[in-house]
Amino acid sequence: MVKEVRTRFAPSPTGDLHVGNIRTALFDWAYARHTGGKLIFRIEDTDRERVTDEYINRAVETMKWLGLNWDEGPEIGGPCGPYLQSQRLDIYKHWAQKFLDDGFAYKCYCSTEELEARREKQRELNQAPGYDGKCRNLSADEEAKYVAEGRAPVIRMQMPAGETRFTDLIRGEVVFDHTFVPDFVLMRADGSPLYTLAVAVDDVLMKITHVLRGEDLLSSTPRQIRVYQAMGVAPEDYPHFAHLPFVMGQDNAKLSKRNGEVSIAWYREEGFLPEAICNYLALLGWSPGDDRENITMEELVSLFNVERVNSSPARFDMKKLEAINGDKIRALTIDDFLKRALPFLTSAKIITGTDEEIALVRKALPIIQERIVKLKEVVPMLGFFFVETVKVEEESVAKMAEEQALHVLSASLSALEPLSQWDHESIESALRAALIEKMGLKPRNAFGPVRIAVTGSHISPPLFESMELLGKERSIARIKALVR
RNA sequence: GGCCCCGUCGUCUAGUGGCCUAGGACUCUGGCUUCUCAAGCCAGCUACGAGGGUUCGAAUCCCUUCGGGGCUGCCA
Repeated sequence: MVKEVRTRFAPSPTGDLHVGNIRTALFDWAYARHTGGKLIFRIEDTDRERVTDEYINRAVETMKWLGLNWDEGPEIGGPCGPYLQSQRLDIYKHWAQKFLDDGFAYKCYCSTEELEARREKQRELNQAPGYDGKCRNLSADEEAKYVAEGRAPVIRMQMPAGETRFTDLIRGEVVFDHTFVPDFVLMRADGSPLYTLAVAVDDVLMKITHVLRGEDLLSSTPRQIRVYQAMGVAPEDYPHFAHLPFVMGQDNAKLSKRNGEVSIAWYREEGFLPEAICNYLALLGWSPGDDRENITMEELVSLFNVERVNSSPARFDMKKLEAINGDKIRALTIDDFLKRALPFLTSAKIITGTDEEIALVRKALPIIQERIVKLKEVVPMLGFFFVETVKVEEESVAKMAEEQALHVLSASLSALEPLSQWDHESIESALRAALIEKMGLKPRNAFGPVRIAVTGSHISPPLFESMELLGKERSIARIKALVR
């Protein structure tokens, strides 16, 4: 009987979820779904100074937006709750006390200043800095003396001599000699737990089978394993560890605010599709093994496995994300595209959202679908449909001043005004006849001025389709406006 | 400094001893197409960090070295 896989995503939301968080969440999610297991969403908010309810809510929203659903956690609860560490403080206290009673941990009365001074000395002597074990075996007298001095003790875990050996699913066997794993603090004097205690206790209590997390936590793994041992967990019941490689910024350092955009909220505002973000992030450190790159969430679920995750860090490449996003946009149905584009148009105040506006947008979307890479671009692309008069952009003004441009515009007017049929085929043949056949112009020189007059820019969606959608009256008015 | 992790085109990657004169994707360059811009199509540039082994044969195995990163907290 194989145990059901239980992975967890356990961020400490001290800000908006960022790219690195989400890559981890995505892998946790994909692995749980791939194996038919469960994803547990836990909030590590033991540091309530930095983690706020607002950030927690935003994290929950971001996960939902991305489509990374969880089986236990905020909003839905579950049998191993609560899923906010700030609501589990009694649990951590219980275990810390038990470790004390069982002799795995001890009270440490050293002050921060004393520790710092001794660490400094260790560094000078070129020794490995770390707790020196001073309070390991305090006599009752010594302890009474410290208490009398008003010192409040932290609870510190004792690392026995020896080594910790475990198999990382991505990196293979890893060994840490305890010489380099000093005794560590489990609980502050005020009774608040530290990460190392809380994370290990919760992973055990929540029956986590697979811990997928960033490689920065690799060297803290021996400490967690020590907590499992103290809790009496059998080695075969330890969770499996898989330390994911970092996502790096442009400067070869871990991606951060300084070297790239990190906040997922920013990507959403720019008009990246959640499935594009997930698709791209999945490719950062993982590959399906063949040449496939454009994959759906369903394919990700069926193909994902931890063994295929790379061990080396990957640099975040905005250009590639954009390329994937463009592919995903082009693959959207018009109704889906419309649903996703509308919020950008309304929040940019291009439209207010009337039925007529939406109907026009819907008709215009097909001609811009393959021209945009981010949803946000619908704003500049469609703007000209929704203004009374276009303002000719700076760089196009000079072109329109040329004499030939004026000839083109008046010839266009004469050709267009008599049209009884106003569709792009009629518009195109009328203009071709007048400008190209009669005047002998090259297409780009012929249609350029008309494009600028109608859309305000020398770059626009296809001209004839645009004019059709704009309507005869408004198209002609715009050309006239520039002829005078 | 110590410990740990990592090292294939500019970037993400495929590659687990012969199928590799190293494949794909993004980027970039050139071309085709073309009403602009895109999209699409074609072509091109560019990589096994270095040095030693092992082997008939190494990107793949071993050693050394160099480089990058993480940790070394009463942060997570």
